[in-house]
Amino acid sequence: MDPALKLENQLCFRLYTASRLITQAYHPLLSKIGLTYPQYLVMMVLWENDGQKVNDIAKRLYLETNTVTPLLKRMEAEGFVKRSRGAEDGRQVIVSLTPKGRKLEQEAGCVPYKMGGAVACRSITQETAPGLFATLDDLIGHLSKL
Amino acid sequence: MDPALKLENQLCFRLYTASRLITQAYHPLLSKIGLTYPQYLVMMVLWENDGQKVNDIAKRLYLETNTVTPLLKRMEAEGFVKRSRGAEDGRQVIVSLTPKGRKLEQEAGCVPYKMGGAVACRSITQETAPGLFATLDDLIGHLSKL
DNA sequence: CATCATTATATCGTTCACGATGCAAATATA
DNA sequence: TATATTTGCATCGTGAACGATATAATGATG
Repeated sequence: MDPALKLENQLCFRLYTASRLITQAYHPLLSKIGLTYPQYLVMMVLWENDGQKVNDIAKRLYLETNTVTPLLKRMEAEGFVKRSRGAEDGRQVIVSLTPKGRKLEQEAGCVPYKMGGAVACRSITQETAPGLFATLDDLIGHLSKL
Repeated sequence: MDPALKLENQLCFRLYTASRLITQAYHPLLSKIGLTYPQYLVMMVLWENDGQKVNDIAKRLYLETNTVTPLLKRMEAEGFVKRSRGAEDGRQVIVSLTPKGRKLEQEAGCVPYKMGGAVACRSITQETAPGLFATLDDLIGHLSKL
């Protein structure tokens, strides 16, 4: 058979699988603090810079607003964020952290460290990680312009 | 703020984003032949080896059967595969290609080549791809044993 | 042989992703 | 200023993922 159609020659399958498995590894840590992985990403965006528009968050995460909107509604229902209409531009929705959402940053602080241990393997070390990051950033930059 | 909680220091976010964007790049090619990306993965498993159990397919793709079962039912409804109870073991379900499913392999042959061009970038070339594959395989092997 | 545990798959509920579409606010144009 | 276009977000429908649970067939144990 055509070797190009073999699973072992697929970059996409590797990325898809690695992404799913690493997200699964996050699950027990994140469920302790009441977040899903995509919600954790939104929180990181807001911890870095509170009070952003839906579109800003979506762009930062390379997602569409139709994915982010329901995500934010669930997070608002959980009391992590507040959504309010923009003052100057009535179309915009500004998302800001609640005190509960701000406080969660401390509880989340241990997550990257615990995950660092889980991810560390022969191929991914302090030395090799930057190169891998650069490769993935290059790929993401390339794909996001297609 | 804690730099470990910054998006730019996250391996998982890069894998998640790269996986989504590359899957999106597959979309126009796959929709032409009537497949979604996960369905394309199942087809690759079956083209390589027809007549496998649900569990074999799930294991090969690092998925759970509760993901694969509905996937296969949709693929059966589309006429790509046939599901039949195992002869010796009545619990097993054997998945085999229909003529339509087998014929699809030829139509899918162009997909990897077209995608190769879309993925090629400074960081991912004929020389660097094997190293990246090995790193991801190592990570996947590591994570799948957690 | 009866009962219990295991295995293989399926069902259910929730949360993403995302294409397509809708809608209202803002802006551009006539 | 009326109309058309664009922009920002939301809604809808479908297809994954996946934890939890169910069901039926097989295998093991008493």
